[in-house]
This record gives sequence, C-alpha cells and structure tokens, in this order.
Amino acid sequence: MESADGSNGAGGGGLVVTELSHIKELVRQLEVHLGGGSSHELCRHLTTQIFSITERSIGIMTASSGLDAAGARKRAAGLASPLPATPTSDVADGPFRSTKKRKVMEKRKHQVRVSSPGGGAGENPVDDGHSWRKYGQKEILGAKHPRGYYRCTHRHSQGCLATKQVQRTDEDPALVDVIYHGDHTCVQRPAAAGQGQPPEHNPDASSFLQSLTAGLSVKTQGLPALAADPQGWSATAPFYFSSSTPASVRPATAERSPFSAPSTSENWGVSPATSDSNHVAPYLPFEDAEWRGRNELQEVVSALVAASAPPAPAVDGLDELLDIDIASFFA
DNA sequence: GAAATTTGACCAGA
DNA sequence: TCTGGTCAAATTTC
Repeated sequence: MESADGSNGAGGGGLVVTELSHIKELVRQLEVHLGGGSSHELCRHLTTQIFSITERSIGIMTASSGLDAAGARKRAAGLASPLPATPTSDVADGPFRSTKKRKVMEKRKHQVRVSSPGGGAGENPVDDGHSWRKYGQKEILGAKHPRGYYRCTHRHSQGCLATKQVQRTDEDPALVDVIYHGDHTCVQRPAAAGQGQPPEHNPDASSFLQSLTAGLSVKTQGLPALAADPQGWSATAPFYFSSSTPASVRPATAERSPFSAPSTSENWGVSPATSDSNHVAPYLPFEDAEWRGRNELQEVVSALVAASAPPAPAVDGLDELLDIDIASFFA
C-alpha cells in the first residue's frame, strides 16, 4: 500500500483514495460536459470509466478487509491484510473450467433478506433486474428449506460470474435470504442495443443503469447494519431511488430495478440504499463503511448514467441533484 | 426445438 | 468424513 494508507490501517485505503480522486476528476469532466451539452456518448464513456474505477476501488477494499463475516471479524480485530497485486481480480476470478470443482469463494459476497412475493417454495423471489438461471438446489443441514443456486443467464454468453443463493428462512417462509456472490460482468446493454431500439427510448442507458444498479445494489443492502448510525446514511445520501426520488431522476425501467418499490416496503426498492433495515439489518454481520461509500458511488454513477440517457427535461432536474450530490460526496 | 428447471452425482474445503 | 457448491443429464415448459 502506498504512503497515503500508512496511518489509517484500512487495508487498501490509500489506493482507494487515489482511485476516488480519479473518479472525482472524471465527475468533474462529466459535469463540464453535461453543462456544455456534450454528446451523451461522451458522458456515457465517462460514466463507464467511473464505474470501472469504482469497481477497482471496491475490489481493493474488499480484498483488503474482506466482506464476509469472517473478514469482518478479522477486521474488527484490527487485522489489516496486504494489498493484493491485482485489485480487479475479485471479479475476474479467472477461467475456471474445471469439471465439478467448487470454485474458491473469493468473489464478493453479500446477503440480503427479502420477502418473497410469490409465496412459492424457493423460486426466484425477486426480480433484481438480472436474468438468473437455476442450476441447483440443495438441502442444507439445519435448515428447513432447501437452498436454490442461481447464476447469471449470461454466464456463457458474456462470462458473467455472478451467482446467488436463495433460501427461505426457517422462522418465516415468506422471507428469503438471498446471498449474492460476485459481480455482474455482463451488461444487458448489448441485448438492448442489438434490438435496434430507437435512442429516444433510451433502452441502452436504462439497461446499463439497470445492470449497474442491480449489480451494485446488492452490495449495498447491508448499509442499515451500520446500526450505530442508521440515520447517518440517509443523511449522506442526497438522492436515491426511493419513492421520494424525483421521478425525473428515475429511469424508465426503475420499476423493475432493485431500487423500485412496487408495492410493499419489504422489497428491493427499500432495501439497497434506503432500507430502514427492518428486514435486512439483523442478517448482515459483515457490513462496514465501505458499503456506504460504495453505495454512494453507485448512486453517483447511476444518476450520471440516468442523466446521460433521458431527454432534456430529466437532465434539467438532475443537474441540481448532481450538484448537490457531487458536492456532498466529494466534499 | 430451444430454453429453463430438476435432480443425482461429483468434488473440494473444513 | 461431512457439508455445501457445482456440473450435467434428464425432464419440463414455453
């Protein structure tokens, strides 16, 4: 780690600071381009860069401090691990073409608890904006309900390594624990673009945003577990995709996005960033401030993507939000 | 017929 | 050795 990290003991903090500075610079550029009426293409390119760097930062922090319960415990014990040589390797965990070998669980992991609208027995409980394909189910020792194993539909087509495990809780079958592993490296954008949709519908940006939000929202689920200051998060999040979010900011596909709140308070919509933790907090032992920062970054990126996609009116409303958010985030 | 799901077996880590 | 995660053939659904 570099010197910047020397004193904080937060693992890859120094590198993260560097990366965040990079993001900051990109956001500045984006601001300029947004204000100057530059092409959406350029803006989108910038957002892509931001996202990439964000991911890198996340990787650094993840590798440095760990995101599972064990990692959290170690972290609590003041254990700081050395910075990995390749911070981005957390996502691209290499081609595992083994036969039936179990992959080493080096992917990021995040657990959420959601209600199952279907009320069925273990089916995919939520539409988080991604296509999942079930590849297995297993009875888990000590659990009343089997655990379902899902992976991204684009695993083969795009090499997306995201997986999730869905298991009904013992105490309340209406609730399911969803454990996500890895990040979505798939971008549903190609599919949308391939359909040759007219730009005014912004399918491109919407799907991109959707994939961003879906992929990242998962990791922010645990924010409420910052139990020490549940309100603090909200205070530092100038905007998010909750019901209070200005409609102009929300993408057209928001109702399918994990940030939306279709009907009840116990769904995705509330959970990622805005959850009041009623449903999630008790099951998130590995939360940390990094989730918070990650989520803020995610929201910045999401908003930027949204800003670059929709027609002028939406951008108008967003400009203010961007000003506010950027100012507060990078202050 | 293609895609998705089910299910038993295999394998690795604890 | 046990348990959990994944594979892949068989089956089902669209």
